Amino acid sequence: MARKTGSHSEITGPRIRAEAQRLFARHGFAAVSMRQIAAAVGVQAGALYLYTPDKEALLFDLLKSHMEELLSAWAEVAPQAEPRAALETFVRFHIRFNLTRAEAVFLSYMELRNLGPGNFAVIEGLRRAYETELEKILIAGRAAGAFALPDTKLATLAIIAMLTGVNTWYREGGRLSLDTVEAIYWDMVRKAVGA
Amino acid sequence: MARKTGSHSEITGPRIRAEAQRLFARHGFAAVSMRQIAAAVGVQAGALYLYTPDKEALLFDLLKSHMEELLSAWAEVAPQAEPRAALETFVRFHIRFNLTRAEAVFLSYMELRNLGPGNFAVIEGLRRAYETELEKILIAGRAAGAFALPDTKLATLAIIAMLTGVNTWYREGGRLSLDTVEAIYWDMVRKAVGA
DNA sequence: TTTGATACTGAACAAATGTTCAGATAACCT
DNA sequence: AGGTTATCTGAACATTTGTTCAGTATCAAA
Repeated sequence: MARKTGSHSEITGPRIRAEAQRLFARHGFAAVSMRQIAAAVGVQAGALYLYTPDKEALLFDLLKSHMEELLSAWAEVAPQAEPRAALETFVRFHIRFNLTRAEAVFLSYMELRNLGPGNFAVIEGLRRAYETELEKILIAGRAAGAFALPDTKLATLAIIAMLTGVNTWYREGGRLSLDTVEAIYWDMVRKAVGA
Repeated sequence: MARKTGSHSEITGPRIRAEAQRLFARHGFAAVSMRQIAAAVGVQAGALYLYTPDKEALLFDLLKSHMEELLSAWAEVAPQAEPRAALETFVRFHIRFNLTRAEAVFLSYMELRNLGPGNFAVIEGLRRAYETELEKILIAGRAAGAFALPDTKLATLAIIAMLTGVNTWYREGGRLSLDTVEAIYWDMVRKAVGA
């Protein structure tokens, strides 16, 4: 046996990434073997190396793609000029975007330590770029007198941590609708920044 | 060779837990081998099994001890009756306690998935007990008219996520003192709950 | 000084790990 | 129809994994 009927790299490539993301998120990077990923895709382990040079590169690809999609998705929501409206947009965007990609978010927070120094620095840089997007809003809002904040850097990190926390408990079809959750968090963030 | 001179179970036991915690936090549970832990302690791998039935039990022990210490440390700070003072106490306690045990906190959030269902339920129960401590404060405060909150459960989770986030960036000797950090976070939490 | 328990070594086990590669098959192109 | 290339198999590799255990050296008590 060798090549399967209907096999295509345009199909197998994405499927490998999808199954890897699912398994890494579920069991952790180190706990998942290349053979498990291959089995989930329906292929032998050796075939994975047609699509990735090694296991770490597979993880790095997932993290990098996710961070880039996050940044470009944010760039597309057309940031408002008015600080208060911009902050509300950010809060709702962050919750909504992260909930639709729970696995990738989980990986981005948990598996950074499995990256080599070079790869780590790349992801760290992308994350910082995203944080800067929020901090720009807070700085502008403080300058305009819309927000009262002792420290914009800490407020940035505090808000992001708070919003990302939604991922740990939110389940579709739960007690609260997504829109209600967004509204409640926006209410808390708004008050926290003194707006 | 066999037994080392001056070896005692009262020393080796705690050292195994300490080195395991350090290594698990640094590289992840699955990525650390029993031989690495043994080498860090200065002992052969087989000796570990005098102190733990298996690898998972070692992790479970660390997580359970940490959660129990967290709960008993909180019980000792003599919770205030006045909601606003109680909340400030909680905020400062959580930041301070977690920062002194960064490795254990890290483990408690990242390695839960390496536990079997039974062990998982135990840790989850302890965590929920801790969350309930905060929610009790928020409920009492809302009843007393001190806090304005749309949802105490969400506020609980949001506040804890925000406070725990300090662990990801705080480094001793950094830009801000611990007391300043506590004050800034208390300021944000206080405003967020409408007090 | 003998006895018994405690704390550890060192070797062994089967199973699983990431990765490589020669060969085989199917799809595509001419 | 035939040749080429892309895609995948299946076996192999050296290493490492968690765990067990018979043996050994040290300590405490008698």
